[in-house]
This record gives sequence, C-alpha cells and structure tokens, in this order.
Amino acid sequence: MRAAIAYRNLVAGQVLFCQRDQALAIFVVEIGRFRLVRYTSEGNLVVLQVARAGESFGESALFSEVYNCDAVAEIPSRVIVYPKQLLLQVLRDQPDLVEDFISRFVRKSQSLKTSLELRSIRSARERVLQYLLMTAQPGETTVNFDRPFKDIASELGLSPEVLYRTLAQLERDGIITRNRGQITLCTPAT
Amino acid sequence: MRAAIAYRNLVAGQVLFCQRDQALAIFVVEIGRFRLVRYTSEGNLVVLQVARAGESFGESALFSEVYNCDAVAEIPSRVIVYPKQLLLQVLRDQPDLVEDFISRFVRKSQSLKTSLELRSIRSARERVLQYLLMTAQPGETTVNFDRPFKDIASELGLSPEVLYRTLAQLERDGIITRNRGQITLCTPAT
DNA sequence: CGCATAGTTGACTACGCTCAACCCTGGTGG
DNA sequence: CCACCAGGGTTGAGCGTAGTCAACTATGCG
Repeated sequence: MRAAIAYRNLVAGQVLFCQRDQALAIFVVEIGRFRLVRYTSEGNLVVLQVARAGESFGESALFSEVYNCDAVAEIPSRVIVYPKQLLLQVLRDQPDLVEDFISRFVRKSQSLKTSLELRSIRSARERVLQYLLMTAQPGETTVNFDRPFKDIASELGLSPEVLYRTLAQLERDGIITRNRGQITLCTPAT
Repeated sequence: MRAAIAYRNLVAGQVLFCQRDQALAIFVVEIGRFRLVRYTSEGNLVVLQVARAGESFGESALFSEVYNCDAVAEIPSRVIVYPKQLLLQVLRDQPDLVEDFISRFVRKSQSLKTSLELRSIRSARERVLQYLLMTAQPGETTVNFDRPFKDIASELGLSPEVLYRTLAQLERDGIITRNRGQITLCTPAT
C-alpha cells in the first residue's frame, strides 16, 4: 500500500465526494474523521460509517463507476488517496497484502451488521444502553464522546431530543453519570 | 475456488451454524436459500442477509474464531463448504481470484448499506415502496415473492400486520396491484 | 458583544406494535 | 370424500412511544 502517495487536506464540513460522483480512488484517513452518509428519498440522513485515523472508505468504488454515498470531513482532516486501478494492481502484485485488505472489509461488514442490529432495537432506552455497552472498551465503563450528541443521535437513528431525554432519564435512574460529554455506566454489564 | 469440494445438505428450517459456534468454514449456496440472523437482547430478530444460489456467507469466520450470527436454511438447501484455512491458502496462491472475492464483499456491503438505508425510513408506506422499487429488476415493474410475507416483513423490520395493512392500502390507492404474492407497481418509478 | 450552533425540556401527535379474532389454503388421516 | 388441523394471510381496536414543533439556555467564536 506504499505506492504513489497522494494526500488531500479538508476543512471541517468539506465534502470529499458525493453519491453518484465518478469513483476514481479509495481513501485512508490519516488524521481527522469522516462521515459517510446517504440521504433517503424523504431527506433523512443515514450514517453508514464513521472513519477515523487509519480506517479506509470508498471501497465501493473498486467495482463501481460511481460512489454510493457522500463522504464529508467532520473536522479538519487529511486523507491518503489510492487510485483504484493502482490499488488493484498492488493487490495482484503483492498477495501478502490481500489478507490485510480483506480483513478491513470483514471488520467493516461487522460494523454495518452491528448498526443494523442497533437499529432494530425499538426502544430508545435499550438502544442507547446497547450502544454504550458496545462502544465502551471491554473492561471499561466510561465512554468519551469526541463529537456532538447531535451526531451520535443520527448515528443511532434517533432524533437528538429523544437522545437527550433518554440520557437524562438514564441518569435520573442512576444507570449512568455524565460530565462534559463523558458517560460512565454505573451498572455492571448485563 | 475449485479445491476440496465438500457439500452439506439441509432440510427447511435446519440450522447450519449458530452465533458463537466455532468458525471453521465459509459457505456458498449451491441450491436453496439461507437466512443469516441475529437476535437482539430483547429477542427481536434481525435479518442480516438472505443468501441465494451462488451467494456466499460466513466470511466473518475468516478473521474470527466464532461466527457472529445464525445461518438457517429457509428451504431444502445444499451448500459448498470451504474450510477457511484452505480458502486463505487459495487466495495466496491464485491472485487472480482475489478480485472476484473482494467484489463479493463489496456487493454484500452494498446490500447491508441498503438495508440500513431502508431501516431509516420511518414510514412503513415509504419503506415498503422503496423496497419494491429496489427489488424490482431495472425496467421491470413486477416483484415476485418466493417466500412468505412474514419473512419479508422481518427483513423489512416491520411487523407482519403492518406490512399487510400497508400493502392493502397501497393497493386501495392504486399504487400497486397484487395477485398471489406477485406485486406490480402501477406508477412509473419516481 | 452578538450570532450560530449545541444542548435541554415540555406538550402534542402520529404511527407502528401488540393482541385478538377471523379467513383461507394446503396437507393429512380416517 | 370429508373432517380436521396448522400456518400464513388479513383486519380491527387500543396503546405506547418516538418524532416534531417550539421555546429557552449554554457555549463557543468572530
């Protein structure tokens, strides 16, 4: 993966590519954070992936002429650009990289499956709890949010108001405690 | 992919593997149909994938010790079994197969993303319409269901009752017509 | 010192879920 | 050939809860 290194810098909110743009490259986040989203026919937005440093996105480009979602930098970011032809070439030439590449896919599929599982929990309370349990490091009981609740809400498929309310209720019930976007679970994991 | 062909036959409803089973192989559907599901903490079931003839599943096994969902045959089925070590070996030895293998992943990710997009449409009516538009072949306006509405409903994340009602309403409104599990859209695609 | 944006809460509405009853079909056995 | 049964399909009534709108506060940031 160390061939033809091209970079791109983006400011917060800047769009790297849009759905239906011609798909020429896939990307790896060097610094910053990207959100990959789609818009439903009703204008609702769906968060498909949040890519942090070291993670890749846009692989759908490999076998498609166009991207199938929007990629937007949530904060000032820099990506490494891998033109897709080149990437396919590298994979052919260096089979030892294939496994690593595939494992990226598997992990990303896992993450999509997890999102799907989360979304199928109706109850906001349970959904939020499950999300907290999942995002907390194993053994840890504290989750640190580096981005606004608003964004968390849309990732969870909840309206921000419902997320606030639910968090407030969980705190009232003594299930969690909050200070400055940091949430700690008070009950041992079920 | 033509090495060490082992088969397994299953009757309708039979379970091929369960979540947390040791992951030894990945599978390709030869004949029949499989449903890959998880159960949420509340006991709700989430359909992660429906694998038909020619499609593969269980790839999460490649880099994990255990499966992360249940695989169950919906109808009498036969799968080809690819032990995962062997598959990794083959990919190392025959780089020309890599591209095909990766493209499978990409397609499956697409499908997961599509499910996620569907789920984030609140309105049952719009969700069902979108589903019909998506599953209809391009240029076609007829969708043929080879399995009970009950299953479609769970794939859509709706209760069966709501699906029935919605379909009835769409028919009353002249948007679709139905006969024997075959649905045709009356409006030109938006 | 504003202005924009995130966070927070209240009240109301809408809609999907649940439960329950019922119909219809295909299959099975006497 | 009919009686029965099981499962999917279909519809009604009522409830719970997440969404929405609205108002307000808190927090940066120029």
